[in-house]
Amino acid sequence: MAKEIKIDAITDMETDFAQWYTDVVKKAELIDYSSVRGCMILRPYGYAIWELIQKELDSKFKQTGHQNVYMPMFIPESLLQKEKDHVEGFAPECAVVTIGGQEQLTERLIVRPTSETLFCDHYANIIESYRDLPKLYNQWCSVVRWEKTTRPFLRTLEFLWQEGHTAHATAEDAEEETIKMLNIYADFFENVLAIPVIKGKKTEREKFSGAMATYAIESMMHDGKALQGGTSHNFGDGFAKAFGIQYTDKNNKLEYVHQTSWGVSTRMIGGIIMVHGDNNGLCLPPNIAPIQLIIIPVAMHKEGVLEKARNIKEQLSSIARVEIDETDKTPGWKYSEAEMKGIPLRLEIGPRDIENNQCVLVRRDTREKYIVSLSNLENEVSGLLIKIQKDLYDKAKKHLDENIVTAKNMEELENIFSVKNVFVKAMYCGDEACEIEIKEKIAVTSRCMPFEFEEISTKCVCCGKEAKNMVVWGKSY
RNA sequence: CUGGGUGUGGCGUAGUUUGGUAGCGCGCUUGCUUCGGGAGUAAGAGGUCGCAAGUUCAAAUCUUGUCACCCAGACCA
Repeated sequence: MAKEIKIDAITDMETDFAQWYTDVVKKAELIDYSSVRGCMILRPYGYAIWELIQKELDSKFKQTGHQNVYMPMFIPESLLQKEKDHVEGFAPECAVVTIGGQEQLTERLIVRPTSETLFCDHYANIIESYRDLPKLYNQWCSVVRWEKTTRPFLRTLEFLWQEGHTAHATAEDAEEETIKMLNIYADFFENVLAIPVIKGKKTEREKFSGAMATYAIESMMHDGKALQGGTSHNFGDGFAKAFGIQYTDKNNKLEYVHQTSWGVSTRMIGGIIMVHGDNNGLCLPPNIAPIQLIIIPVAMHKEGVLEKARNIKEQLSSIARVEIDETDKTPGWKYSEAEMKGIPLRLEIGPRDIENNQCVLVRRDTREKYIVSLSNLENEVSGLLIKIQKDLYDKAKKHLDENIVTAKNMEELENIFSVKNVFVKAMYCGDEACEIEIKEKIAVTSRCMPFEFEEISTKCVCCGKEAKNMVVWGKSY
């Protein structure tokens, strides 16, 4: 069993979770701070994770018939103002361009905080007939929101994301699309990121500006706080009416389209860190790890060691993403480095191993060591990668399950959150006043109304009136 | 935006109360010895003390302003 060593550069998560997070983000070389307030530099290792996320999701989008497009990054102010709720929701956090070249612009340009209005404007131009529907578009881009305070990945002024925007003939089609995309996100979180999620609908108060209904997946971080992973909105025909997106149906009748939008962002990477990471640093699920196995040659100046390491890389390259650390650091240094970067498997190979036709495999998540014959390496490696992926999910699921409790009244709710951050299931009458009261008194918000309904009681946790919705409450990032 | 904290070589810091011209650890460079959990040794390089004004013979230190980052709130993917 591996000896415990202390990596002094990373603050213990029990001591200061926020500081731990910042340390991991920096020490794992995911990002660097930039000279612009609230903006981060995604370094190669951090960007590689994003590229894998893109690759996985993009293929899912393509499989379900979506096409990628690219919209401009500027939105004329008048366009943003067409949908009332939407502009009210986003106006306070917009960056605005007022000068182009040396000239004052006649109309101000908003740097996109999201692109609904641009898609709508375009859809109004290209949709005429039921034959033009559905339109299933997606774009990968960055958006800008002038946030008050920022944290790497979780909240930055500019962030990378994908936004799907679709237009459908009927309300049913739009609702089906909304749920379909939510499920794609949920599967991605659980199977690729190894993050268990709660799927549900947002309350009126928490839904997207301009949406008829917002659905979301919520996940629990190691400190018990919630992170909204992905959202999927059903716009109904609200935007269509504001932008005049109409088509002629089979009966020669003019109808409004029904729209959806859905997105996930680099915030997910923050989720990966806070769900799987530990006091030794990042811990990546194999399915999203840019390097799945790192080979560390021991005594690599000795005859044959480096050659053997390179042979092994070749041998394993078809079943895993493999790198060798050939730097002239000492092995102990390399072990720690590999752990901070969360590389799922480490392979140690030295003169003694070569004599015995073996090597040492070490799991990042449990730090268990295995002595493995080189003749059976492929099987061992692929088996372990699968097992690590599964174990990380199971561990996160256990943490989630153990930290969901129920409350029947305000006193219970208050007592629970006075001890620690968890998810609390409680009934909700639907009146926004109750949601506001809970937020003011306990500083928690409604995360979602889960699809998996449980009748905790028949009365609202806040006002005690008749209640039929169950809400998951929690403190959110 | 509100409240608290911090800015000194790449990183972490001492020095600030009581002004006197910047010290330490890590890292970096080169050589030699090392290499199975953050190696040893020798020699070296690297700092307009966040930025800008001001006070002073003299400012990292005092004054004012400003910027950035961190933490806790309010807002959000």
